[in-house]
Amino acid sequence: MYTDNKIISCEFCSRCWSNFKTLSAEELELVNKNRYEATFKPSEIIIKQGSPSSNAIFLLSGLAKVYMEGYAGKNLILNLAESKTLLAGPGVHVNSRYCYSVAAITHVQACFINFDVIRNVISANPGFAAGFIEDLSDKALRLHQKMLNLTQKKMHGRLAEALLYFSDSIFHSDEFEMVLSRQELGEMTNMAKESVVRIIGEFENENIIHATPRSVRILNREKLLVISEKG
Amino acid sequence: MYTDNKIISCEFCSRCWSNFKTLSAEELELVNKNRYEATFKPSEIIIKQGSPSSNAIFLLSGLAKVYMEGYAGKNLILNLAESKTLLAGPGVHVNSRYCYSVAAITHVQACFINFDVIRNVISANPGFAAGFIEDLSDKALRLHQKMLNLTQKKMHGRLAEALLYFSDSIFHSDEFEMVLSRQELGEMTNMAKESVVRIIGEFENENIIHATPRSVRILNREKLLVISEKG
DNA sequence: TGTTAATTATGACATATATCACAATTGAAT
DNA sequence: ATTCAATTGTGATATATGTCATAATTAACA
Repeated sequence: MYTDNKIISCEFCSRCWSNFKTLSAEELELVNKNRYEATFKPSEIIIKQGSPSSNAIFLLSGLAKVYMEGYAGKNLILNLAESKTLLAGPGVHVNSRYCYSVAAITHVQACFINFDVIRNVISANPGFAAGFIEDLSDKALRLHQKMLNLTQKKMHGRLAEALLYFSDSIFHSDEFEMVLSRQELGEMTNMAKESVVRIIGEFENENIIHATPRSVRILNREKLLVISEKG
Repeated sequence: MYTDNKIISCEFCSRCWSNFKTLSAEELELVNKNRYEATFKPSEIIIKQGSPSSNAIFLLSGLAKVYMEGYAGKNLILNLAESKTLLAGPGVHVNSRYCYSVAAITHVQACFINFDVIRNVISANPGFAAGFIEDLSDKALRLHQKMLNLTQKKMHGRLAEALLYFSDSIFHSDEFEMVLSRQELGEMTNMAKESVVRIIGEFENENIIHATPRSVRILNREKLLVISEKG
């Protein structure tokens, strides 16, 4: 069960991007006049890689997966996105194309704001610009880290890290719903789905986790952390 | 033989970051008053990953390698940097730490500008801020691309791509000096140095390139492109 | 110019990981 | 409940790639 709770005005909205707090009442009103809400059902595509990026998209509720479509139809899931997230991608400021795709995992509510408006506000409000730079930088920093992880760790480490990512960054609990299929877990950790299945099995045998197809409980966080760090 | 040609003033300097063109005379003077030049010999470290990032660093001349220090002493070379490049890394705006290291390959001349000054100018000049965002975005976009390359291509494709990177982006010629060792080429393409040697040998046998330890000539660009794209 | 250290090169082998084929299970839709 | 499609799970095998040992070059330098 979900309720969409259509937003009345940006002024009273607590589910958008935290950087909007830097805006004046007039700037916020400008944004508010130029925004459009949309909802997406699970598996629906919110952003399509390669398409023209005219809008900044903010997740208001729900979960989505951010992924790159690579060679020979192979995807690479970069991260999950939840509410208060700006989705746009660096391509916006370079070639006006989205450089990744985003698909809804749960029911998703999103707010579309034309990028001309965002650019206006960036020019007019240095605090907002700084926040924007910080957001870009934060994402780039995580990407640098992910790069190291994917290239230097082996499968066990990469999978352990993914499980800790769900636990720590998304669900904030040692027990959580596994919203990705084994196939998708593979796309996130750059391994074949069969390898995902096998290693999850090993983790279970060693009493590190308890897993069903749609849920995970972390039983031995210390061990999982060591595996994640030792590679 | 090189000459350092110490810069007299930013106002007349053509070797710095193109985004400085957006600055007014006064802003440029502020920058000029707060800058420090330094030179580095080959293999000297210009930026050390993890150290506090108080300065933006601009390459005025020479070549440097940008790399992350990963697990178990294994490096990952992200790219080469030449003149007109801003070196700082996204960490600057997040945790005030450099997230990568930079080491001189040739003799390097660099300009250090305190980040407080840069931040001042970002706040005061929307055009500069926009240019800054564009620079950050451009780098993030390349990183996204590199991520796909490293995770989805196999060795031949990754090495072919690296050779094309040198030819197209750095030396603008089919024949160029190989400034990296086989070991470093491996750090750039995420493969063992022995594999680099072997595959360079294969490329030579197929008359795709002619290579010596310190030089490369591309003989069959079409074939190299196909290998790079087909993975 | 000879001597050492570093790099490049080569072959044998080990191992991580993907692929393929197929069985078991689950979930959705009649 | 029954059927179908999708996902999960398992074993056998193939392949890409790393590791180790060691030789051949090349570069550094006293």
